[in-house]
Amino acid sequence: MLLIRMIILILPYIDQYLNSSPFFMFEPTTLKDIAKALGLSTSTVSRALRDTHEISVETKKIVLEYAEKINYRPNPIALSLKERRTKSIGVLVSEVANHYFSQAIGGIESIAYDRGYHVIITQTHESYDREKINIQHLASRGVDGLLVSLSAETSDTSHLKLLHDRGLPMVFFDRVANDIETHKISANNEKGAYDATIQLLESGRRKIAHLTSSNHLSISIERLAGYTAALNEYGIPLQEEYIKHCPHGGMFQEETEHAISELMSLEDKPDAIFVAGDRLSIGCLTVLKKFNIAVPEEIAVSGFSNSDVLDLFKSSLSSVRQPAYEMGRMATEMLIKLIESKYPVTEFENRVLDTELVIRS
Amino acid sequence: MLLIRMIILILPYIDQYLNSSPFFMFEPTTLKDIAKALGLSTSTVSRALRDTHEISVETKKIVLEYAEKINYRPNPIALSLKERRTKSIGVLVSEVANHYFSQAIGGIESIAYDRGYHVIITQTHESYDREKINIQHLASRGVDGLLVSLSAETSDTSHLKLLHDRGLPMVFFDRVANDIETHKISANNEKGAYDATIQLLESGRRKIAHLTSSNHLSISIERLAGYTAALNEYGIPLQEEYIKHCPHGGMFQEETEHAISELMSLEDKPDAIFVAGDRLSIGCLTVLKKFNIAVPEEIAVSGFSNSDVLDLFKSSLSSVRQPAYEMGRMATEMLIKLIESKYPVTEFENRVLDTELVIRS
DNA sequence: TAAATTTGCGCAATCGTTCCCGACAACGTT
DNA sequence: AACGTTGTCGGGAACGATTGCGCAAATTTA
Repeated sequence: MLLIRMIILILPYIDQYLNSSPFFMFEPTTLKDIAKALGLSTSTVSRALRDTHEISVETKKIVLEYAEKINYRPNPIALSLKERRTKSIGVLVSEVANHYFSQAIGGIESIAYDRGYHVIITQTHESYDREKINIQHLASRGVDGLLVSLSAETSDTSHLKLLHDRGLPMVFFDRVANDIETHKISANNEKGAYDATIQLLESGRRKIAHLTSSNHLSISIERLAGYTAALNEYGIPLQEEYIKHCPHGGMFQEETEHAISELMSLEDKPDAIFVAGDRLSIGCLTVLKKFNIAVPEEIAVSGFSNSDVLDLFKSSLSSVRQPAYEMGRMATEMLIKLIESKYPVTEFENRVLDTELVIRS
Repeated sequence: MLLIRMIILILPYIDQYLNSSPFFMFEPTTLKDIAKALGLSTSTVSRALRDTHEISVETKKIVLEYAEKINYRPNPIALSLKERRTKSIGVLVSEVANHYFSQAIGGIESIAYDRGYHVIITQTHESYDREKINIQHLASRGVDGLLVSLSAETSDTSHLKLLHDRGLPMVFFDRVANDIETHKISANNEKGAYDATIQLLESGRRKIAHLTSSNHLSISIERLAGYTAALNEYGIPLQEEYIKHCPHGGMFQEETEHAISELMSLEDKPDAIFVAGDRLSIGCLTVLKKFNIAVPEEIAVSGFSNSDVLDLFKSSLSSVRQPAYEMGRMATEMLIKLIESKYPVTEFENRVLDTELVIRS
């Protein structure tokens, strides 16, 4: 009777023990280990390693040599807990498989690692919910700052605003939030879009459609403006039915396919498309190929893309290339400056970099 | 006199104070805050939140409601320190801008986030030194496990072996280390290479060169084997001068350019090249274009690549595509199984996935 | 030589959690 | 009535590192 009771009693503990105890023997050495081995206190060891003046030269030497020997590394987690910073920055992009973002991430890492920061990358896949979850995740995980490029679905940025108001440093790149006051870096989207559209116009096209991402994204708005300006310059009126938005930035191929097929079933079919995004550009060409529409004979295509593979073909697609790597570097530098600033920053930069028009037709 | 001394004395402290005090007011609520507000002890609050049986239902209710109200989130850093795990996994790849890796990372994240793990991505840029630094970084940072794809420069894996012997779980994907016993996942490189070479042979080519990465990489060895097997089948002897290694996997364009120009200055020029890598494939085509060598008329090219852009062109390049996303998922699943295993794992899997030959010529 | 300072080091608190104990009621059992 | 069980909770020690404070011994100063 008693035995049974006891077993019932300890059952949850057994379960707990098993659950909380994965096999894991990876245990680095600590200050305490050094202190014990050398017959000193942890404080002395800590101070010796940090080269404080109040430790004798001999003791320092002994400690340093021993630490070197056993390859001691301070536990960054303990440090984070104490210093209230993690030496890591969180990155939010729509997807790493996007050429623009993978190049930008290259730039981000190059700076971050030089400055001793870790980079934690998260992907939204253009989903607002995913964005909220990831941001929350990163914040609770205690990143020191955030590099953000909004998802296509995002129109409400209150989840970011809340964190920003509470003092979490953040820098926007590419897809910026207009209602949050902080450093921002983007390409000259309007100019890039203008250039691409002008180039289509110069090549004789007049019925130019515009395939773009969701209409609350900063880049969509700016690129649309450039497109409009170019048409204006040629005295061509804007036609609503020529402008197609993909709310998920072409994450789903059906979206793109639907938009293109609508365009191609218009009475007055377009003879060119200006595409406002990396994924959309590839998606657009894929759909056109599927529909057996000749590019550029039947329809010319020009769009934003950072794919280096496009260079290989004397092909149908002219493209606007953003300085992705440089943008990543700059954004990271700005963020680290924010993070390490001793005083609240009130003046914010809004840097705009030129794009490059690569003509291939 | 005294005053000056005092000032000299406190000077370093002033400096330290300024240095250690970046402006940062982002301070989330803690258990103690809740305890104080509710007149309970932190232990009780902790237990209430973890739904222990030894806390009364009423207390639990009060605590839970208050925690919900102030949006309490346990500090993951403190948890990591206590539980000796970080719920994060480190990833080592050569570069995220590589199509294969960016897709693999997509797969890695899809599993990791579902299981509550963070992903920390590091790039080697095919450098052995960078690999050592990054691995050390990740280990000291306390990741729970490692997903590794070796750099092209790496022939000595002792830095990884050391960690593995100390019990840090790791899984290799794509570029595996043969002398470390753990889970591994790779594409059927030999078969993929064989298929691609056979396809070149079937299209009538007989002088097939092989452009590949450094010769200590597992994938190089396997792909070379497949290439050799295919030639054998057609009774074609292996020609040493047709095989070109790029020690940095084409990270430097000169490397690729040098290899190609050597091939093209041979007395008996090749009429086809089988390329064993994503970056090399793109690099090879770029060089051929630069040299004004017609593809596939003058020289046919077939190689490993996961670029989806290639699909757009009824082009010169047939390619072997690896199931990158799936490989990322599987590797992550295997790693998490290792991490969460309650007992030491002694039996390891070596999973091999089929490649897909995409014919475009 | 006595007093004042400096040198060199240890103690203990701290960061936010978890969890082992122990305390102390309010029961039920003999 | 005396004792064992429960049910609830708080105290305090970890986890690994830093750091203000205190204290003895060594050294300098008056």
